[in-house]
Amino acid sequence: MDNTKIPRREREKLRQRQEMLSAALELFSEKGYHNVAMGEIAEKAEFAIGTLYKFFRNKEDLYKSLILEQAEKFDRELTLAITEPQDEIEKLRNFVTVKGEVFSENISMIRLYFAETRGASFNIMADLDSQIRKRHEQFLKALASVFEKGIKKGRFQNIADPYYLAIALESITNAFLFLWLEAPEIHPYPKSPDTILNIVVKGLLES
Amino acid sequence: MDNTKIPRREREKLRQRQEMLSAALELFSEKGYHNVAMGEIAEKAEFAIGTLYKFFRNKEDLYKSLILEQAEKFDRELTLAITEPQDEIEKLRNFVTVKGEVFSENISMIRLYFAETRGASFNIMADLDSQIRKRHEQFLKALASVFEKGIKKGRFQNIADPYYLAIALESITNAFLFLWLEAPEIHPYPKSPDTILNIVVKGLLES
Amino acid sequence: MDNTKIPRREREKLRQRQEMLSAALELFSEKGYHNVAMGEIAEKAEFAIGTLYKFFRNKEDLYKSLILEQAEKFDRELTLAITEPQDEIEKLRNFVTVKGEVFSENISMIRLYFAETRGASFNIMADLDSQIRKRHEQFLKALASVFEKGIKKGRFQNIADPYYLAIALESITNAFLFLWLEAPEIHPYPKSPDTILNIVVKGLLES
Amino acid sequence: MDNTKIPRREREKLRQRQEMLSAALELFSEKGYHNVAMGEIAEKAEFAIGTLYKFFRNKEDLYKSLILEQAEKFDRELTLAITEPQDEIEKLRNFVTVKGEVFSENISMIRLYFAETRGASFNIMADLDSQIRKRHEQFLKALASVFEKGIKKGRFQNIADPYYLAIALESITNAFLFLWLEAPEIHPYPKSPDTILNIVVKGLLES
DNA sequence: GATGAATGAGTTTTCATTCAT
DNA sequence: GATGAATGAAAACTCATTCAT
Repeated sequence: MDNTKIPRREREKLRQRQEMLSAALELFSEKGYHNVAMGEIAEKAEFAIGTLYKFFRNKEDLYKSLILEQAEKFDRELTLAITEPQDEIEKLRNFVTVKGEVFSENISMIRLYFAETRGASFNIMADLDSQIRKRHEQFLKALASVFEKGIKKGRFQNIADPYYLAIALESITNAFLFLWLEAPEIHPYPKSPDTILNIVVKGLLES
Repeated sequence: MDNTKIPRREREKLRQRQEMLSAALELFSEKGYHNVAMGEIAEKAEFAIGTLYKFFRNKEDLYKSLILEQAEKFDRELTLAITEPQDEIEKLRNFVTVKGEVFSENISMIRLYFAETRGASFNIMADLDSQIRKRHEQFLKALASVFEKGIKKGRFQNIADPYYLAIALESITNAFLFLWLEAPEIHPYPKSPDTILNIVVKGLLES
Repeated sequence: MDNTKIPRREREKLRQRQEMLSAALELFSEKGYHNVAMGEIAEKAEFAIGTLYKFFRNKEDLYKSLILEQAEKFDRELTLAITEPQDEIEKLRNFVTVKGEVFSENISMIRLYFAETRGASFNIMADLDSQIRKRHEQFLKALASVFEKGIKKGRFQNIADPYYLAIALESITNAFLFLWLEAPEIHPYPKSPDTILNIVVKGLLES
Repeated sequence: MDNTKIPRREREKLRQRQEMLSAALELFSEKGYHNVAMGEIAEKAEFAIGTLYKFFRNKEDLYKSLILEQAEKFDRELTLAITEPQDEIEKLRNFVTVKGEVFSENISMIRLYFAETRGASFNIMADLDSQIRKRHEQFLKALASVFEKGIKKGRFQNIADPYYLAIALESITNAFLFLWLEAPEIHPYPKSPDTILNIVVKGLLES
């Protein structure tokens, strides 16, 4: 029937696109944007170079698509992680746990993601930077409001601006994840989220 | 005499080298490694391009020298900061303060430094990465031993592995410094080091 | 019946071909051969690119067909213009008038036509050039014979080789038409053909 | 000595530039702008392709330089031709003669020149077009004023607007030169300028 | 018979590096 | 010892043409 034939084409297109992005991810995360040639990506994805350009206007467009789609996915998952549980402390625990999972499932993407969010990219593609930051900013505010509510409810002490607490938790989890990334055996990502939370939140809880 | 003439030459050479590195730093930190041409650096430093190659084997060598020398300088200053004061808490306070000073005095270098230490460089120059990390590792161990001694002396609670506490403090100071870098008016780097220390160390102190 | 069905198909084909050529003409005359992509032509003509290739072997073939068919049409009209009137002077007058009409009705074609007849095409397609020239040569000879007869009849003075007179008249009408093409208000194509004829033929008539 | 060494470099540069332009002219006039690759020009001029780009910002710049410099030269020579003689008729004779000389000495350049001045280039490089036209317009006005003075002095009849007479003479000389270009033996460029002048000017002189 | 997705050769341009002066 | 002109490899991107559906 006709109504199945059109989605078929769509699906096929999407699959090809994914294959291209996947090849690009692997290469970019390994060698960096400037050290990957479009021809390499095409070859790895097993398409002709012209086909690549049918899907992405240019190298920058391919790169941005890759980063943006993944960054969006990550922020979505993390936002969900601090949305689902009721209790504030549980939200934080869930954040630490889910972040660990997301991280370990997407290691090569993570490299690119941090390269982008951490100023490393020299703003060569300033608008990409700003798009990602805007999105991530929303997540950080959501995380901040978890601290805020926890403080209001008296679950946390009022130690610092909730936004700064969010930043602190974020940066510490990142730091531990990088540690783990570099030497998984020596520095395993903590099984229990409390190992990390203790460092940031201990002061908020006890006293 | 001859024994004064040679040091003179040496000194002159060193000054030239510094001028080259200085021009390179400005350009790299503004545009990124791949978007700076050797010719640009030569022009900015007011040397011929051939002269640049007398001092550095190639572009990579120039880049590495730049990063390494600065990273070394930073680690030296930070190590000093946690060496001088006697008291462990004072050491941490001094670390936070000095890091803020070093950071704000070397903003363009900082961009490059973090690009390197935060995986952003995609291991393009893997050996550079490892040299910097080795050096920085030493500093982190020194910082960790501050926590360790503090714990032993009973000044801090035994909340977590001292090394992880060092990592935590490092990553949080970095996070706040980046925040400040991006929007100095909205997020000023805390005047008092305790604002930051409270977040990480509160749990260690009080309870 | 079948004998009507086949011509129907033929006619349909011809109509499609015309639509393709028409789209191509518009694009080529606006942007030049090398700056028009086959895909553009297909899109403008509302056919698939593959269909284009059913009608024309390749881009060059399409271009040549376009030029040749139009050039043929023009020469036919001009030949008619110097055939119909009896009197030699009337023939010339009619030539100037009809040429002005043909020109203004086919401005975009004219651009291409002259690009071809005036050496502009750099012999990229040398054989096209020669075909057009051969055809146009015939017209010029016809025009020359008008002068010849006029001279024999004593209507014109024997000022120069009739063929050269034809060339002269041709080039002057072209020059005025280009003038008009570039700035129609400042240099309107003369209402009366005698304005042009006077310049070329005055010497032949009076004296 | 030093004061000779610097001009030496300059001279060398200029010679190289001329060699590049000369190779480019040959190729462009033979194959057309779009069918010549920068690599071809470099090879023909016996330079590396990078050296070409030291002298010309890009392909368009090279092309424009070539056209503009030559067009300027031509107009200069033609302007001189109608400036030197006192008598108006002598001026016209000199124009026809010099134009024939210039033409035959620069045949391959002529192809490009006319491709540009005769709308054939589709205004791909509209500003080049306008620069050349502006310059050539000046020459045409100078030629027109020769007719104007001749008419005022009563040497020519007042047959048509002097500017149009200039256009007519221009286009006829071009036509004859193209004729000669295509078949030098059959259509030699007239030894005596009067052969051409008779056609255009006869009406102005006699009557 | 029509379609348009896929192809990849070919083009322009940049820039690290060398080496004759 | 310094210079900077010359080099050419390498990269992004386009588009005429083919052919499976």
